[in-house]
Amino acid sequence: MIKIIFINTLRRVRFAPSPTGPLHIGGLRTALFNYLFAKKTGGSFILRIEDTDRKREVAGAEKYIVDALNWCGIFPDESPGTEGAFGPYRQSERNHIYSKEIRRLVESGHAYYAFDSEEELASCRKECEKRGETFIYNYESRLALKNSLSMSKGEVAGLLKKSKGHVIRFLVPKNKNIKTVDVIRGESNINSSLLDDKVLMKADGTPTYHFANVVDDHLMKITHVIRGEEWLPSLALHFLLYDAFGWKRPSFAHLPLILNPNGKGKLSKRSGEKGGFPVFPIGWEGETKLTGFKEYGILPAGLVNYLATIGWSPKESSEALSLAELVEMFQLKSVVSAGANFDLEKLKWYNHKHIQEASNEFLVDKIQALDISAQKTERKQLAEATGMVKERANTVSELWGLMEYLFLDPKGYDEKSLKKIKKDGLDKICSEIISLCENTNDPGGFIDSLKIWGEKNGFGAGQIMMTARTILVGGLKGIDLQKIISFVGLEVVSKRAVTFSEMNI
RNA sequence: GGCCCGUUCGUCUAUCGGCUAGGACGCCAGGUUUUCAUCCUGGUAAGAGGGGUUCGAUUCCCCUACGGGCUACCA
Repeated sequence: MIKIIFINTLRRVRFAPSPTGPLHIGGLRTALFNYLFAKKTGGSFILRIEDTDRKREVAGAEKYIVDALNWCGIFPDESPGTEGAFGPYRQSERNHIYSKEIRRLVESGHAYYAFDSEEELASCRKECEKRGETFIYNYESRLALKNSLSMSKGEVAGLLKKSKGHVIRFLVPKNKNIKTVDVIRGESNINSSLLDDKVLMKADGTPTYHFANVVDDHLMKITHVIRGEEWLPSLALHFLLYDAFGWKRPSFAHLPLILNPNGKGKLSKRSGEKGGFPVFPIGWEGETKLTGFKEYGILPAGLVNYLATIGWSPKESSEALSLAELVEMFQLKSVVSAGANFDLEKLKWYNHKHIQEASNEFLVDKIQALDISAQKTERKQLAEATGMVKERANTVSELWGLMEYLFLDPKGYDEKSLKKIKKDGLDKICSEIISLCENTNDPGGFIDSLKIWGEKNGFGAGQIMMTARTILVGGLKGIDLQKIISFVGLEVVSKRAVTFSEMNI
């Protein structure tokens, strides 16, 4: 087989999270769209860890990000674990690159040193606020501030030598129209005078997001930057940065945000806690313990399927789709631009569909991981029972509850069900069940025999069935009665009937 | 406050100027299941408001309202 690869047209995308905590499904959706877009044409999906802010870094977060992606079936082509030709893939290990690149910008006059303390800037902001204005570090204000544009060369040289407290800012040109382009949103025009001379290099010598991001995307040959809408306001700045370097810009696509179920604000950990649903793919064991969708009983395929329909929809299908099918169908251009409210019910529906399609064996693993009682159950039997009840479940966590009566005797009897079967002859039916268990060795014909007996003795089929069901299950619910009897066997049927009759209801 | 983005059934969405506005989730009703659930069938429900442009606007433009995002030496 001859494989022809056109390097120039191959898509390279990246997912670039900060390891500041567990990745929530907003971030996961961004990763997913990047992945779908890349894989559709056999391109590369790169994971880059943006750990430039050491203060906010959380131990275990990077591992969590990788685990969460892998759980969803997303495996990066290049990442800190699987180095490609453009590493390292952790920004904290790329400092030598940023120092080199920032020098170029300073030398070409696109960046300058600034010595203002954070306190000084904070008070500038406060004062502007008092006057109802917004403080912008730009052409208007920078000459009144402490930087290499406002100070003499000697002063600057002196400060650079002794103090380590300087930052490097980007010199935003005055009154320049910047035409930005976004794959999803189209063109937009912004005047550069509205922009801040953003800090590129912090006082501790590490880069800020804006700088590291542009440098890395260029060096890693990223062709499409697909990220959350929260980055839209800085798109113009990023355009300027690419221009300052003289680099070709990648394409940009800003994904709509996932909002809280009521549409108020970005989906957050807090809203999940309030609404009783997770917002993280898998559990998190940090200072606080967080439940993930995995523990909630959601299958990765269900989560992925649901996430794919937030802001995008497959053209013709509304059925359950696998990751591979989503890859086939995905179109970046048809992503919508409006934010979407998180909808637990719809997630559950997708999950329900994926549970139906999953193999019993696969589900058994998941059930046993979640339920202790299920762990004590024999695998083969559990698989068989799973096959009988899986079409009824929305989540994996419900599964055991739906089949518990196939393994364990009822712990009690449902009040409403008891009321329904409390009729004359209840004792008779009960003892007939017990004696039938003794007099037959054909569990498969149990219900038929019972019905025939009922007919002879003046009991309706409904009464008989409901009574037998309550005795076996503990209430009026569950799968086909004959199937239950065949599964548990006559001994168990008899035992449960005896227990029931001893209750004296 | 300033700047940016957005606005179609309760929710996710389709519509590339011709609409009796389609689908999915949810909800409601009926059927199947002598239970419950699944499943099947049907129903409910929408273009934020006001101006333009046009023979014709959900679709294009403007204004207002509302919602969201950003406004850090965080990402």
